Amino acid sequence: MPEGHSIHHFKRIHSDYFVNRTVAVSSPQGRFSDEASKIDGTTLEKITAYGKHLFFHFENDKIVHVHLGLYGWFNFCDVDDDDAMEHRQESIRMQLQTDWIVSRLRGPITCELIDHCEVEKIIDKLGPDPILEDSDQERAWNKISTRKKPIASLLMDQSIIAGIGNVYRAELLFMARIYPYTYGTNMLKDDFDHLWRLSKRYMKLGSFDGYIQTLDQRLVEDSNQSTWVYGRQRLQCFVCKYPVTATMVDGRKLYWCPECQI
DNA sequence: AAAAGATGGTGAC
DNA sequence: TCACCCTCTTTTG
Repeated sequence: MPEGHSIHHFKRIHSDYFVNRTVAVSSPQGRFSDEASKIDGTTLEKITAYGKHLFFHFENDKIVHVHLGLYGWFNFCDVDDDDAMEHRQESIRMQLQTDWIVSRLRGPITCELIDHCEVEKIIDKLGPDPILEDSDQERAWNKISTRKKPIASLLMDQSIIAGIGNVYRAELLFMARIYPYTYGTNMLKDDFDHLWRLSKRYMKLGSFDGYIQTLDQRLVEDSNQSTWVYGRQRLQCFVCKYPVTATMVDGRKLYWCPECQI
Protein backbone atom coordinates (compact mmCIF):
# COMPACT_ATOMS: atom_id res chain seq x y z
CA MET A 1 0.00 0.00 0.00
CA PRO A 2 1.02 3.51 -0.80
CA GLU A 3 3.35 6.00 0.79
CA GLY A 4 5.48 8.47 -1.17
CA HIS A 5 7.74 5.78 -2.57
CA SER A 6 4.80 4.10 -4.36
CA ILE A 7 3.84 7.33 -6.06
CA HIS A 8 7.31 7.87 -7.47
CA HIS A 9 7.46 4.22 -8.41
CA PHE A 10 4.20 4.44 -10.36
CA LYS A 11 5.39 7.63 -12.00
CA ARG A 12 8.48 5.82 -13.23
CA ILE A 13 6.58 2.78 -14.51
CA HIS A 14 3.98 4.85 -16.34
CA SER A 15 6.65 7.08 -17.83
CA ASP A 16 8.16 4.17 -19.75
CA TYR A 17 4.94 3.10 -21.43
CA PHE A 18 2.49 5.97 -21.53
CA VAL A 19 4.31 9.30 -21.88
CA ASN A 20 4.39 10.85 -25.37
CA ARG A 21 1.78 8.41 -26.53
CA THR A 22 -1.84 8.66 -27.44
CA VAL A 23 -3.80 7.13 -24.57
CA ALA A 24 -7.29 5.70 -24.46
CA VAL A 25 -8.78 6.84 -21.14
CA SER A 26 -11.90 5.25 -19.68
CA SER A 27 -13.62 4.47 -16.40
CA PRO A 28 -15.07 0.95 -16.36
CA GLN A 29 -16.50 1.70 -12.92
CA GLY A 30 -18.16 4.84 -14.27
CA ARG A 31 -17.21 7.33 -11.59
CA PHE A 32 -14.59 9.01 -13.76
CA SER A 33 -16.39 8.69 -17.10
CA ASP A 34 -17.21 12.35 -17.76
CA GLU A 35 -13.64 13.44 -17.10
CA ALA A 36 -12.17 10.48 -19.01
CA SER A 37 -14.11 11.39 -22.14
CA LYS A 38 -12.47 14.83 -22.14
CA ILE A 39 -8.95 13.40 -22.45
CA ASP A 40 -9.67 10.10 -24.17
CA GLY A 41 -7.43 9.68 -27.20
CA THR A 42 -5.17 12.65 -26.42
CA THR A 43 -1.44 12.66 -25.70
CA LEU A 44 0.02 12.19 -22.24
CA GLU A 45 2.82 14.77 -22.19
CA LYS A 46 4.41 14.08 -18.82
CA ILE A 47 3.88 12.70 -15.34
CA THR A 48 4.96 14.38 -12.14
CA ALA A 49 4.99 13.15 -8.56
CA TYR A 50 5.10 15.12 -5.33
CA GLY A 51 4.74 13.50 -1.91
CA LYS A 52 1.72 11.24 -2.18
CA HIS A 53 0.28 13.06 -5.19
CA LEU A 54 0.56 11.91 -8.80
CA PHE A 55 -0.18 14.11 -11.82
CA PHE A 56 -0.80 12.89 -15.37
CA HIS A 57 -0.35 15.90 -17.67
CA PHE A 58 -2.38 15.48 -20.83
CA GLU A 59 -2.38 18.02 -23.66
CA ASN A 60 -4.45 21.21 -23.37
CA ASP A 61 -3.72 21.69 -19.66
CA LYS A 62 -5.81 18.69 -18.66
CA ILE A 63 -4.20 17.07 -15.66
CA VAL A 64 -5.39 13.98 -13.84
CA HIS A 65 -4.67 14.30 -10.13
CA VAL A 66 -4.45 10.97 -8.33
CA HIS A 67 -4.12 10.34 -4.61
CA LEU A 68 -4.16 6.67 -3.66
CA GLY A 69 -5.25 7.13 -0.06
CA LEU A 70 -5.11 4.09 2.18
CA TYR A 71 -5.53 1.33 -0.39
CA GLY A 72 -5.62 2.76 -3.89
CA TRP A 73 -3.36 0.94 -6.36
CA PHE A 74 -2.38 0.58 -10.00
CA ASN A 75 -2.25 -2.74 -11.79
CA PHE A 76 -0.86 -3.34 -15.24
CA CYS A 77 -1.70 -5.91 -17.84
CA ASP A 78 -1.24 -6.70 -21.50
CA VAL A 79 -3.96 -5.50 -23.86
CA ASP A 80 -4.33 -9.02 -25.27
CA ASP A 81 -4.68 -10.71 -21.89
CA ASP A 82 -8.44 -11.25 -21.91
CA ASP A 83 -8.59 -12.86 -18.47
CA ALA A 84 -6.74 -9.99 -16.86
CA MET A 85 -8.85 -7.45 -18.72
CA GLU A 86 -12.05 -9.03 -17.44
CA HIS A 87 -10.84 -9.24 -13.86
CA ARG A 88 -12.78 -7.04 -11.42
CA GLN A 89 -13.81 -4.48 -14.04
CA GLU A 90 -16.43 -2.98 -11.74
CA SER A 91 -13.90 -1.34 -9.42
CA ILE A 92 -11.61 0.29 -12.00
CA ARG A 93 -11.87 4.04 -11.57
CA MET A 94 -9.51 4.95 -14.39
CA GLN A 95 -8.06 2.86 -17.17
CA LEU A 96 -5.21 4.06 -19.38
CA GLN A 97 -4.60 2.06 -22.51
CA THR A 98 -2.18 2.12 -25.42
CA ASP A 99 -1.97 -0.57 -28.09
CA TRP A 100 0.72 -2.11 -25.96
CA ILE A 101 -0.25 -2.05 -22.30
CA VAL A 102 -3.04 -1.17 -19.84
CA SER A 103 -2.90 0.65 -16.50
CA ARG A 104 -5.83 0.22 -14.15
CA LEU A 105 -6.48 2.36 -11.08
CA ARG A 106 -8.57 1.05 -8.20
CA GLY A 107 -9.68 2.55 -4.89
CA PRO A 108 -8.04 6.00 -5.04
CA ILE A 109 -9.22 8.60 -2.57
CA THR A 110 -8.80 11.19 -5.32
CA CYS A 111 -9.00 10.92 -9.10
CA GLU A 112 -9.96 14.22 -10.68
CA LEU A 113 -9.32 16.37 -13.72
CA ILE A 114 -7.67 19.71 -12.90
CA ASP A 115 -5.47 22.40 -14.51
CA HIS A 116 -1.94 23.58 -13.74
CA CYS A 117 -3.13 26.32 -11.37
CA GLU A 118 -4.77 23.74 -9.14
CA VAL A 119 -1.65 21.59 -9.28
CA GLU A 120 0.34 24.55 -7.97
CA LYS A 121 -2.12 25.08 -5.13
CA ILE A 122 -1.79 21.44 -4.08
CA ILE A 123 2.01 21.49 -4.14
CA ASP A 124 2.15 24.83 -2.31
CA LYS A 125 0.53 23.18 0.70
CA LEU A 126 3.13 20.42 0.86
CA GLY A 127 6.47 20.33 2.62
CA PRO A 128 9.64 19.19 0.83
CA ASP A 129 9.58 15.67 -0.62
CA PRO A 130 12.75 13.78 0.36
CA ILE A 131 12.59 11.64 -2.79
CA LEU A 132 13.05 14.70 -4.99
CA GLU A 133 16.66 15.66 -5.62
CA ASP A 134 16.25 19.38 -4.97
CA SER A 135 14.05 19.12 -1.87
CA ASP A 136 14.71 21.81 0.72
CA GLN A 137 15.66 20.22 4.01
CA GLU A 138 15.84 23.56 5.85
CA ARG A 139 12.21 24.32 5.05
CA ALA A 140 11.23 21.16 6.95
CA TRP A 141 13.60 21.89 9.83
CA ASN A 142 12.25 25.43 10.25
CA LYS A 143 8.78 24.05 10.82
CA ILE A 144 9.77 21.10 12.98
CA SER A 145 12.04 23.06 15.29
CA THR A 146 9.26 25.52 16.14
CA ARG A 147 6.41 23.06 16.63
CA LYS A 148 5.45 21.96 20.15
CA LYS A 149 4.27 18.52 19.05
CA PRO A 150 5.85 15.05 19.10
CA ILE A 151 8.17 14.34 16.19
CA ALA A 152 6.12 11.20 15.45
CA SER A 153 3.17 13.47 14.80
CA LEU A 154 5.15 16.03 12.77
CA LEU A 155 6.65 13.41 10.45
CA MET A 156 3.16 12.43 9.27
CA ASP A 157 2.19 16.04 8.58
CA GLN A 158 2.36 16.41 4.79
CA SER A 159 2.75 20.18 5.04
CA ILE A 160 6.04 19.62 6.86
CA ILE A 161 7.51 16.69 4.93
CA ALA A 162 5.65 15.23 1.94
CA GLY A 163 5.49 11.50 1.36
CA ILE A 164 6.13 9.89 4.74
CA GLY A 165 3.40 7.51 5.92
CA ASN A 166 2.88 5.25 8.90
CA VAL A 167 5.46 2.63 7.93
CA TYR A 168 8.30 5.01 7.10
CA ARG A 169 7.51 7.09 10.19
CA ALA A 170 8.05 4.13 12.49
CA GLU A 171 11.05 2.84 10.58
CA LEU A 172 12.84 6.18 10.28
CA LEU A 173 12.39 6.98 13.96
CA PHE A 174 13.72 3.56 14.87
CA MET A 175 16.70 3.70 12.55
CA ALA A 176 17.61 7.14 13.89
CA ARG A 177 17.00 5.88 17.46
CA ILE A 178 14.72 8.80 18.28
CA TYR A 179 12.19 8.86 21.09
CA PRO A 180 8.88 9.37 19.20
CA TYR A 181 7.43 11.82 21.72
CA THR A 182 10.30 14.30 21.49
CA TYR A 183 8.79 17.71 20.79
CA GLY A 184 9.87 19.44 17.61
CA THR A 185 11.12 22.30 19.75
CA ASN A 186 13.41 19.91 21.62
CA MET A 187 14.78 18.13 18.57
CA LEU A 188 18.52 18.26 18.00
CA LYS A 189 19.55 19.48 14.56
CA ASP A 190 21.86 16.48 14.24
CA ASP A 191 18.97 14.10 14.88
CA PHE A 192 16.85 15.81 12.28
CA ASP A 193 19.70 15.69 9.76
CA HIS A 194 19.99 11.99 10.45
CA LEU A 195 16.26 11.47 9.95
CA TRP A 196 16.32 13.43 6.70
CA ARG A 197 19.32 11.51 5.38
CA LEU A 198 17.63 8.19 6.19
CA SER A 199 14.36 9.28 4.62
CA LYS A 200 16.12 10.19 1.37
CA ARG A 201 18.02 6.93 1.30
CA TYR A 202 15.22 4.52 2.11
CA MET A 203 12.34 6.24 0.35
CA LYS A 204 14.44 6.56 -2.80
CA LEU A 205 15.23 2.87 -2.53
CA GLY A 206 11.54 2.10 -2.03
CA SER A 207 10.63 4.15 -5.09
CA PHE A 208 12.88 1.97 -7.22
CA ASP A 209 11.84 -1.35 -5.69
CA GLY A 210 8.17 -0.46 -5.35
CA TYR A 211 8.02 -1.70 -1.78
CA ILE A 212 9.37 -0.70 1.62
CA GLN A 213 12.56 -2.39 2.71
CA THR A 214 14.29 -0.81 5.66
CA LEU A 215 15.56 -3.86 7.51
CA ASP A 216 18.93 -5.13 6.34
CA GLN A 217 18.14 -8.73 5.44
CA ARG A 218 21.71 -9.79 6.16
CA LEU A 219 21.14 -9.00 9.84
CA VAL A 220 18.16 -11.24 10.54
CA GLU A 221 17.11 -14.83 10.00
CA ASP A 222 13.53 -14.15 8.99
CA SER A 223 13.82 -13.58 5.25
CA ASN A 224 10.21 -12.44 4.98
CA GLN A 225 10.71 -9.55 7.36
CA SER A 226 11.23 -6.17 5.70
CA THR A 227 10.84 -3.75 8.62
CA TRP A 228 12.61 -3.20 11.92
CA VAL A 229 9.56 -2.36 14.03
CA TYR A 230 6.50 -1.73 11.86
CA GLY A 231 3.87 -4.42 12.44
CA ARG A 232 6.02 -6.19 15.04
CA GLN A 233 4.07 -5.40 18.21
CA ARG A 234 5.15 -7.63 21.13
CA LEU A 235 7.83 -9.33 19.01
CA GLN A 236 11.45 -8.97 20.03
CA CYS A 237 13.35 -5.95 18.78
CA PHE A 238 16.01 -7.11 16.32
CA VAL A 239 18.60 -5.01 18.11
CA CYS A 240 17.95 -5.36 21.86
CA LYS A 241 15.40 -8.24 22.10
CA TYR A 242 13.03 -6.09 24.16
CA PRO A 243 9.39 -6.33 22.91
CA VAL A 244 8.39 -3.80 20.28
CA THR A 245 5.51 -1.65 21.49
CA ALA A 246 2.65 0.10 19.71
CA THR A 247 1.02 3.34 20.82
CA MET A 248 -1.53 5.53 19.11
CA VAL A 249 -0.29 8.83 17.71
CA ASP A 250 -2.87 10.97 15.90
CA GLY A 251 -5.14 7.98 15.57
CA ARG A 252 -2.51 5.81 13.89
CA LYS A 253 -0.53 2.94 15.38
CA LEU A 254 3.07 3.86 15.96
CA TYR A 255 5.44 0.92 16.44
CA TRP A 256 8.66 1.58 18.32
CA CYS A 257 11.22 0.10 20.68
CA PRO A 258 11.16 1.65 24.16
CA GLU A 259 14.64 0.31 24.82
CA CYS A 260 16.42 1.54 21.69
CA GLN A 261 14.56 4.80 21.14
CA ILE A 262 15.38 6.98 24.13
C1' DA B 1 -21.98 -13.48 7.37
C1' DA B 2 -20.28 -9.64 9.43
C1' DA B 3 -16.81 -6.82 11.28
C1' DA B 4 -12.45 -5.02 11.71
C1' DG B 5 -8.42 -3.29 10.01
C1' DA B 6 -4.95 -1.51 6.67
C1' DT B 7 1.22 1.99 4.30
C1' DG B 8 -4.42 8.33 4.01
C1' DG B 9 -6.82 12.48 4.45
C1' DT B 10 -10.77 15.68 5.21
C1' DG B 11 -14.21 18.04 7.44
C1' DA B 12 -17.44 18.59 11.22
C1' DC B 13 -17.92 19.14 16.25
C1' DT C 1 -11.35 13.29 18.44
C1' DC C 2 -14.51 11.21 15.53
C1' DA C 3 -17.09 9.78 11.38
C1' DC C 4 -16.50 9.02 6.90
C1' DC C 5 -14.82 7.79 2.15
C1' DC C 6 -12.36 4.48 -1.26
C1' DT C 7 -11.26 -1.48 -1.62
C1' DC C 8 -9.80 -5.71 -0.21
C1' DT C 9 -8.20 -9.12 3.18
C1' DT C 10 -8.22 -11.22 7.54
C1' DT C 11 -10.43 -12.19 11.75
C1' DT C 12 -14.44 -13.03 14.48
C1' DG C 13 -18.94 -14.95 15.63
